[in-house]
Amino acid sequence: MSRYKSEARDDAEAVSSARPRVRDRIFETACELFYRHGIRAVGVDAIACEAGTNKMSFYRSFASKDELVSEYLRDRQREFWTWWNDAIAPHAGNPRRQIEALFESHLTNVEESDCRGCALGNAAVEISDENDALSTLVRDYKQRIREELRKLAHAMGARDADALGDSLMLLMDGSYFTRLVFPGNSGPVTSLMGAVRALIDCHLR
Amino acid sequence: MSRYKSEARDDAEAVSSARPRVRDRIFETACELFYRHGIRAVGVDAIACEAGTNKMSFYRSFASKDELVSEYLRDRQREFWTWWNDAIAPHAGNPRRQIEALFESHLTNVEESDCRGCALGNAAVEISDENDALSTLVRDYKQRIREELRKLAHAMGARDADALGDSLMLLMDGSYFTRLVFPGNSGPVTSLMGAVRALIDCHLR
DNA sequence: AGGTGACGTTACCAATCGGTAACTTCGATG
DNA sequence: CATCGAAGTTACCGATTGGTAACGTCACCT
Repeated sequence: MSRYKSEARDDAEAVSSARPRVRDRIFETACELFYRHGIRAVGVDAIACEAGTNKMSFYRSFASKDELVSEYLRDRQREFWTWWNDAIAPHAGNPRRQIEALFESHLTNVEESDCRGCALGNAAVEISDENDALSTLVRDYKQRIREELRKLAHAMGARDADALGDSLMLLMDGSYFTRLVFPGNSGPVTSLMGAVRALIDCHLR
Repeated sequence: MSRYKSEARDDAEAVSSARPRVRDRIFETACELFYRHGIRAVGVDAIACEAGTNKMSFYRSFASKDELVSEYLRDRQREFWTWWNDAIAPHAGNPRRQIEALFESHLTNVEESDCRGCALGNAAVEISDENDALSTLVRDYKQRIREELRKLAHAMGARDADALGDSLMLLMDGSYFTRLVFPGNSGPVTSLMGAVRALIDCHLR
């Protein structure tokens, strides 16, 4: 009756919500486990247990595992675009610097020890194409990344901007994918920035 | 007692083996199902059933599911290197053409309708890092691809050949990864050859 | 004081997981 | 014809899957 009571005191920002804490704990641990071990590899029982509760409390907060997964993917998506905006904001008006800053930040992300690649992309490997809800979620996500990269390339004044944007996306997803196998900053990702700058130069000259 | 008796007559190459056909049927369908739906998503019961037999016959041919998976990955690996050698063989002595031919062929592979990306790479998403046997299998595979690409870049006389090889690998794995989400030839992979040639040119000048 | 809702607990469900035992059927080979 | 091995069949195992019912407990709020 005291273990997590003390750390629950610091919710001074709760104005009208007064939300339960179990749901958040479950969601947080679920995100970690999904990302680290894969979606199919983690059962709801393991999630609830790891969150310090049980399966029944899980189903009081989430209608089904699929809904949890959907929320997990939407959260990662949201996180991604916050990161994206934070990365390009300091260089507004300078598209080339924005692209470079984007990939520099992406590189440090990928090099981190607990990185397991792209959560949404990894999910695309595990979920079946018949699962419309989740597969369109991932597709829309990747589609928007593609569009934004093309936009940046266009704003930069690149000739064949669409091709440059697509090439950059190949590099980004490639570094995600290789990261699953090559630990840390070993791996082909070491040449990422060189490739990015080389391609940009090619499309500017 | 006649359905697959007729098609089993054409084993004129069987000299001393006289091998059973059930094992091969199981293995073939397992490869298809693993590749199409993922490894974890396919149970041994589904494999046996889809192969027109039952679970007991499965375990008479394979010691465990993990061993089947291991054999599946080794088979895809073998298939890959056969494809690789076939692609570069016509241009022996011309490393640049070899690289281009490699990626041209890779592009047509990826554009095929039933392509679901890289079997070994996808497996890396599903299998846990604790599974030493399978994860080292995938790691060695990707590592060797990296080395071979670097070798080709070096033979081509590229300055910073290692970086070029790594960049090419990012493009290759990137096209695999994006393929999971973008159907057919509609995705960023359309710019693959342009990026490949641009990077090569950069490293030759 | 008395609700009320969040949460823990136990037990259960049908289905499926990977894996096994035992028996039958059948075809090829001697 | 006898045999032997490959394969089909049925039933089973313990564990785990996603998911639910029912009940107890505790804290907070009026």
